[in-house]
Amino acid sequence: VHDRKRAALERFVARLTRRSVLNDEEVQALLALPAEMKDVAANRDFVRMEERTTHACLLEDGLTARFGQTASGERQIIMLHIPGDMADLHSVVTPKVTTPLHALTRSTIWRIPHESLKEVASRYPAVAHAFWRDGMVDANIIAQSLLNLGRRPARGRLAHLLCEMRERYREIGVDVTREFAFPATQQQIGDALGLTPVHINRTVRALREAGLVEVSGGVVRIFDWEGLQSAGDFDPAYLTLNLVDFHSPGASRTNISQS
Amino acid sequence: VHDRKRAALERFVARLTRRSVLNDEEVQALLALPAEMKDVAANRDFVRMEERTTHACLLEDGLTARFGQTASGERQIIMLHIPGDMADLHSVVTPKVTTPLHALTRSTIWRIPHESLKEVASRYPAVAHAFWRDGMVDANIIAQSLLNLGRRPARGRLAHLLCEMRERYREIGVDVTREFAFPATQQQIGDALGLTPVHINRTVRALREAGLVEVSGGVVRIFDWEGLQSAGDFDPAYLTLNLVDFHSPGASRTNISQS
DNA sequence: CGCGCGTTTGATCGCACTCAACCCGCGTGG
DNA sequence: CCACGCGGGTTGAGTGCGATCAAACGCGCG
Repeated sequence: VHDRKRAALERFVARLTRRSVLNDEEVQALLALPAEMKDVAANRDFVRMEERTTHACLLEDGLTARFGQTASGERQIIMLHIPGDMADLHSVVTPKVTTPLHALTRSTIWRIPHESLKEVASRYPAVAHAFWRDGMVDANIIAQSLLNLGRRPARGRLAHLLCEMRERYREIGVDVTREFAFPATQQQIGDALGLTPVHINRTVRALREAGLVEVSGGVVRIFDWEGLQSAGDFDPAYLTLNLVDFHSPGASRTNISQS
Repeated sequence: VHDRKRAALERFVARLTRRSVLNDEEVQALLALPAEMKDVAANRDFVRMEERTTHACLLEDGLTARFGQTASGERQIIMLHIPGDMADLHSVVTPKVTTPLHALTRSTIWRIPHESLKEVASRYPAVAHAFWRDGMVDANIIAQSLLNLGRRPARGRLAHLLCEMRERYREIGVDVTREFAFPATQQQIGDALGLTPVHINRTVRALREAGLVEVSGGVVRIFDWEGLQSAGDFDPAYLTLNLVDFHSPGASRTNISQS
């Protein structure tokens, strides 16, 4: 049980260190964070509106989504979360929930107290910057989704989403060369793309008949990666991030110890 | 000239302290930030793609937008920035530009070096948290836009945008009781809502004929605030933020001095 | 076996796009 | 002083993408 917690936190650290340089001491502090496991059934909200959160949710396994909804109850998926994502790290600084979290499949999450995260961030400026950076990367993904919904027709939207998910799964170590698991229903894909499930179905079919990709049974099988990217007008630049070191001279911890 | 810089920075500080508690020392450090003024003509990009930014842009006056564009050159406005907004504070932690910045009207901005911002954030954890929180508030606005584009028809989208801009202008001290200046063309509004300018025109007309609001000559005149909010399914919850104090016990600066 | 969920397909509808023309106010230059 | 260009707004006619409504299918499961 303790090993599982450790493994989950290591995944979180791996995600951070893929983007920001953290030294040993900082990594150890993160791995020492308290966390409690929670299993969530499929189709369940696990962070609800109007709540004031005290914990952030680290996804170990499954597929979850942040979503918004209109007064008439229609849902829009804001962002999909895959294993290793801290679904609502942002809640540390904005605890009032404006966009609930929902499990698309059975998922297991680890709840980490805001207090502990704030403490680590306060002690280590590089960690604070890494958290901030993580949030802005997510914001970038949302921004691209906005472009996707605002300016692309259904085929392009779907192709773009599939490209993005492939790259995100690849980043966390999943083998995506031929195919990858993406257990979202056509209904849910529609909720992410602002389209109806019936139209998703027709669009999936169109992409298959174009020889680009097959989406079936929760598995995405890519026939023509180049073609899919151009169909979705996909430029991975917003996902491929290089390492940034926030331990810069003149703004390092040593300076703080002096103050 | 020095007064103007001071005034611009005070606006930035005001924006931060509206959401996060900062003590005198932290405020003084922020007001001491270096900044250089830059005037930007209308319809000009002032932060371009592929650049690696070294400065963040504080908007003193005018109307600017962060936007994305497809391969075919169509633009989607991701977010509008009004005076007092730090348009790309996020670039401190994600310096690679993925979404350029564009001036919709003649605007004056102040460029603040990333290095200086990082230094202040590293010295004062509460400032780091305030920056992070500021970024997540923006991300929340983008998330709501995604819901807006994905799940609302043209009238609702426009109404929602007008409500949001009214509230945002109100927050920075503009009198919006009867009307407020919003110098965006119908073309640009279309770019923000994922609609064509002709359809914006018809939708503006529809809202006017419904007795809700008039948009003309860069001025938004509201006839029926309640009606406009319900037409746009507008819930200001995502904008109305209470103060958060990051100087919490157990995660305060004193702890750091001890370490 | 029957039920429920997700997928598939058909028929029709309608919102928003496209194409096109025209108006207006403004600035510029002959 | 007027001619002209230009950017933005307005309106009309026709089109098409995606929504809606409806029915059937396949499959896992109790």
